[in-house]
Amino acid sequence: MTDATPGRPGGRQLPSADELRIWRDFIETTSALGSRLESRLQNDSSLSTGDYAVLLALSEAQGQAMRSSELASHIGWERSRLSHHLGRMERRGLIRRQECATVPRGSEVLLTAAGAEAFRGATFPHLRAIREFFVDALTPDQIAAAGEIAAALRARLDVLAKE
Amino acid sequence: MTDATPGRPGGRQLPSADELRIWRDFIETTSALGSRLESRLQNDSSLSTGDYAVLLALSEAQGQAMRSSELASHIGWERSRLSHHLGRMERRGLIRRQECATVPRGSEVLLTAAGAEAFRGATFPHLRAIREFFVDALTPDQIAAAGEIAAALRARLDVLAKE
DNA sequence: ACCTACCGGTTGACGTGTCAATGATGCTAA
DNA sequence: TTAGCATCATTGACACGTCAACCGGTAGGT
Repeated sequence: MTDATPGRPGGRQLPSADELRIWRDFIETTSALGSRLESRLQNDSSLSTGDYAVLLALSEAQGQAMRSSELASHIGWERSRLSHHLGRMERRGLIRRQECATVPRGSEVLLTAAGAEAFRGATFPHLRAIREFFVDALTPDQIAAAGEIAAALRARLDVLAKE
Repeated sequence: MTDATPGRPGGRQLPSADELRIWRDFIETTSALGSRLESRLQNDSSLSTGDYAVLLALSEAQGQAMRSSELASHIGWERSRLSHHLGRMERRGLIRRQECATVPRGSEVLLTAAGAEAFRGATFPHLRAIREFFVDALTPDQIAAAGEIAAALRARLDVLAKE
C-alpha cells in the first residue's frame, strides 16, 4: 500500500511537489480552523477549548466529578498538562479539587455551579460554530471523506508510535 | 448548498451526532498529526516548525534576507508573533537582525551560517516525516480529497472572516 | 507649524503546552 | 524491616501565541 512508485525499488523517499502543496494547505488550514473555533468560543463564553473539554467531561461524569488521572486519560491529556490547566480553572472558580476519599493520594475534580453554568452557556454557540465552520463548509461526501482521512491518519500515527 | 435538511424550514441549527463525531475525530487527529511532526522535527534537528518556516523563507529570499514585515506576511504571521520568535532565534544564533538601509525604521532579518546549516540538516528528515505521516497514510484519492477539503474549509474561513 | 493618524516594530502580561524533577504514598522483594 | 520501585499528582523552567500598549518617525490636513 506504500512505496508504490513503479520502477523505483524501495520507493520514493520524499513527497512530490503536489503532495507537499496539499500537505501545507491541509495542515495550515486545519490549524487555522482550530484557532478560529477557539477564538469564537472565547468570545462567546470566555472559555478555551481546553476548558470546554474539561467541563464537558465533568458534566457527563457521575456526580459531576472525576479523579484527576481518570479525567486526564478520558480527554487524552498528560497529567502534567491537566494539572496546570486545573490550577488555572480553579483560580477562575470553574472547578474545585479535593482529596479523593477512595483512592489515597488521588485528587477529585469537582464541577462548581459557576463551571456548570459556563458550560451550559457555551454549548450551543460552540456547536453552532462547528456547524458554520465545518459542517456547512463541506458536502456530505466531503464530510464522510474527512472522517475516513482522519481514521487513516490516526491509524498511521498509532502504527508509527509503536516503532 | 447549506441548510438543506428537507422539511425543516431554516435548516437545522446544530450538527448531528455523526457530524459531531467526525468533527472531533478530524480536529483531534489533525492537531495530533501537527504535534507529532513538530516533535519529530525537534528530535531530528532541534528546530520547531516555526523555526523551519522562518528559515525556509529566508533560504529562498534574495541574499537570504528579508524585511521583517515582508517576512511576516510571507509566512502569514502577525508581526508580534514574528518579533517574539525572531528574538528567540537570534539568541540561538539562527538569524541576525539589523537596521534596514532602504526603509527607515525597517528591520532586516538575515540568515546566519548556523541558521542555513540547521535548515539544510532539517529539510530531508522533515520531508521524509511528512511522507511517513501523511502521504503514506493515505491513498492517492484520499490525498486529493484532503486537498479539496482544505480548500473548502479555507474558503469558508475566508467568507466568515469578512462578516 | 502643529496636530493627528498611521506604520513598522517591540514589549509585557498572560494563557497554554512539554519536559524533567520532585513529593508523597503504597507494593514488593531481599 | 527496609531498600527499591511504581503510581498520582504537582511544580518549575522554558517555548510558543495572542492581545493590547507602546515607541519613533513619516505623512496629511488645517
